[in-house]
Amino acid sequence: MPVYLGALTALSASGHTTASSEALARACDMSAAIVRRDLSLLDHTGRRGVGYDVAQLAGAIRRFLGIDRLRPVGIVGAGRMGTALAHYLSDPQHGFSVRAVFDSSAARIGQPVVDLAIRDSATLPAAVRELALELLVIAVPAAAAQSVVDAVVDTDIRGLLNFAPVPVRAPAGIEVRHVDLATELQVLSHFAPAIPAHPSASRSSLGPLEAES
Amino acid sequence: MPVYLGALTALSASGHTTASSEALARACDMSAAIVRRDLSLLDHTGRRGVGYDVAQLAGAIRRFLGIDRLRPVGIVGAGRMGTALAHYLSDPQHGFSVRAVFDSSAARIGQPVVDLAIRDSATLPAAVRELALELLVIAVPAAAAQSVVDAVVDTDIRGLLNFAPVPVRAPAGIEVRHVDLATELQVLSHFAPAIPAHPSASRSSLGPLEAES
DNA sequence: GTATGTGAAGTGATTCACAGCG
DNA sequence: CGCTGTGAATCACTTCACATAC
Repeated sequence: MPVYLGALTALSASGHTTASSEALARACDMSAAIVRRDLSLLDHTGRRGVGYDVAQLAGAIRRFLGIDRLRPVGIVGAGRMGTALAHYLSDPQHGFSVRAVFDSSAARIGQPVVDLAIRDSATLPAAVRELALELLVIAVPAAAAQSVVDAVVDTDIRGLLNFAPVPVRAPAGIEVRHVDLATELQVLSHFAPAIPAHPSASRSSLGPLEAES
Repeated sequence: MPVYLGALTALSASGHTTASSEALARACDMSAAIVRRDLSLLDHTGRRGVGYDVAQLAGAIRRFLGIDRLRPVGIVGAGRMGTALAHYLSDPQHGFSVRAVFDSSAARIGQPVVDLAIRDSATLPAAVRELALELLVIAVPAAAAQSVVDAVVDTDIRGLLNFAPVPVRAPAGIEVRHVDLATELQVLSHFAPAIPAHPSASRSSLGPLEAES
């Protein structure tokens, strides 16, 4: 859905007011069939013989994603990654409002990020309640990740996006999603094997994949 | 596979020399059956009645991922995200060697990142050849992403990890993987819906998911 | 005529359960 | 006896194809 939303935003910017499943499929490179099936999960907006109304469909997707409201999020960890994420997610186009950034290092507390002063991580649960934060982005070192989760289990936090390279555990009722940037590059590495210098022993995995006809 | 590799590294650090599929499953929270099926893709190392040899299995996974060799990668874009990625991926534990960082802004060219001087993006194809870069991380603004791809199509680059929030197109033979951080948070947002203030109309999507028994 | 929405078929991934090996 | 490795069943997702609505 987020991919469709991005494509719709681009289409809207270039003046299109309507889009067919095939046009969307081309923009997102996917098949038209799957686009239609995906969009059928929404309270539909498609018109047969015409296509989808761009603005209306974008609205439906935003509702589906729960970002028709600019959801309040917090960033935990104001290192390079946390800071980069804070800036990136502050663009309201993505559907979020970065309301607080936390760090445990005295040198960073009070420093500005975007237009926020970095808060002490010790105040995390209080700030989550005070600012009604619903989602938290975890961008702390691996060793600290689980303790961040533990600190907010008794708040109304709904979801955690974990960038720390360890799986964290949270009770039911708090959704967790893990993103590991090294993992992404490792998976790419597998599918993009080096050209063997000495083509002697055959590799354990597949060779270069087939062309897209 | 990367998840297993991470778990194995942790197990190794805590003195374990052997691990069962069930132990790995717990560490990665997955089912033991799928762990075994996944690992069966490797030139096996499992011993019935005992489990897997931690060091041997880690080696097999690294080979599978093509990182038994510390693959040379380049980072294109030395903004906040590019810089954060350069630092993160410079940890040799992940299996990569960051050999160059590029940017097109005159203010940044020559500045140090990790222990590299930022290079001019105009020199990208030459540097890819000179340094034998195999993978590129794209961390540039959306508008510049496709031109980065176009600049390296005639080199021996094997894969591109694209962090720019636009789909980029590359010819067959160059693997592309897309990571969109806003998308990840949006997907989390969908699965972690806000608690409705006025529980009047039923939501279009599923409610809070079932507990993990 | 055109493009959606959706049963039905096909394909791939997960789970089960157990034979086989150490 | 324990744990792997894997056929067989199950489940989910994708693709096809067309009736349906505009």
